[in-house]
Amino acid sequence: MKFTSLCENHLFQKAYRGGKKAPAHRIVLYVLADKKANLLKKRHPLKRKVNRIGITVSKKIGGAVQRNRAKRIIREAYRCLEKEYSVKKGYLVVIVARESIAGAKSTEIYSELVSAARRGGLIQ
RNA sequence: GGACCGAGCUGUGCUGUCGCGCGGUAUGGCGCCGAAAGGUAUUACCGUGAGGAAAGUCCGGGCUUCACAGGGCAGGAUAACGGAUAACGUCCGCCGAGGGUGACCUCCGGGAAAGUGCAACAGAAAAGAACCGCCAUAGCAGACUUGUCUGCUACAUUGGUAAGGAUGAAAAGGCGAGGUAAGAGCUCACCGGCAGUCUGGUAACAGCCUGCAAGUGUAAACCCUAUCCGAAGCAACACCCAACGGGAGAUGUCGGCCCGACAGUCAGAUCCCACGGGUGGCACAGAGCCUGUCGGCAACGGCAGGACAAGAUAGAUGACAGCUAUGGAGAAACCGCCGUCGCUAUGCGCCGUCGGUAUCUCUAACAGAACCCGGCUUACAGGCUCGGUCCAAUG
RNA sequence: CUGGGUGUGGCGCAGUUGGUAGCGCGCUACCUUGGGGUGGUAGAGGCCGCACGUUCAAGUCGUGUCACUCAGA
Repeated sequence: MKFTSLCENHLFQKAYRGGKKAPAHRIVLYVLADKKANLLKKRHPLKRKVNRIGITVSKKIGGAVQRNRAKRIIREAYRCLEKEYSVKKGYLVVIVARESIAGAKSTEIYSELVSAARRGGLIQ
């Protein structure tokens, strides 16, 4: 499964301002309805709605190795989330790593992401 | 055995489940997205996928573009000598200086007899020095050997000196002897400096001999000398699609300046305003790596053979679990060697170092390609190999 | 990728041809006041980001390095 990535800075800004915020110990989740969801559905080869995912890892986390690991763990956790639950589609999802993510396992992040997604309204 | 020195290599592995980038084959499709250029779904299989520093971006190149790029000034870099190299500020060798008992290590290590500047405080004086002093000189007194010696005073004058003077980082070669009115490289020995001949060496330089006496330090102060350097960087740059609108406008074309060359001056170079998207560059192959051999003290070079496919663009190379794998640390247990001590002494016991066996626990360095190479620097848990030095010992 | 800048008392900053490290705020003690503030006097507090070097002498000069920060494409 391929992710549709979020890369424009203004979309991040919109998600921070207008999105639903669901903080946890090691991550913060922002969810916002995607205005271009229908356009993306049209462009998608299988005509599915998708969520656009953005992962933010600041330099506070550490060097390139630590930041890459944080991104991988978060991506893995989100992948498990889509696999286990029926995630609502058509949203901008921004996941921000906090400084305490150093040394965490992906299963721990996964459980935090599940509760955060429940509060953010992505899953029941 | 202990303490070191130098060089090189290495940088956990395996299994299971899930997952990612790129390439290929098959499947699938002739659609879909987009204004266009262009891109391309799904599924399966195969192949492949981070480093010694990928890092810092400190040097040097390749490559690309810039009047097809030319001259001068300015500016920058380097700094004993010889070599290696595409090149270097790198590497090798060697010289000199310094450190270490030694293996060996460290050094921005040209020029101060071309010029300018600076040297606080202290000190007479901090760079073509003369304040005090010493001596000559003048006067007086004394002694006697009757023209010498000693002492005192004056330094008003003139001259000779640089021995001594509380300083300072540094005081005009050092030190000893001779010498002198007093002194002084004035003379001599030793040491140091400079110049020259000769010898050795490609050279820096070293050695011997002869001669000379110039007057401090600082060029990581300006500077001088020699050599080298055009500028920018893959967000370079080339091409394609869209747009071709509005405004400024006489200069623009690579940096600071000048010259030269080219383009342009209203059919208007160029700049600004709004603005992209895509493809190539760019992932096959080299100044590269490994092995052998020859040349060379070595860096390195010649020849022969061999292996080789990361290529993203919010950025893949992973997540989780397990292991009688691997390394390290610790714990207690057993066995063995050696040593000390004690005793009821050809043995036993206690303690210690080292090694081995199996068990348990903990731990796994620094760190992530982004156009590509050669170096440098910095970070780093450990492990392995080779060569060498010093000390102790000789069963 | 390229080019700059800054690290000095707790905080904000000075410090030029190298020669005793300073200013303001803050802090401490004392005086002033019935008490506090204000005011006054005195004082403490610095390996000048780190390392090596040049020099008689380094905050200053050179090289390396670490951290922070700005600008441009």
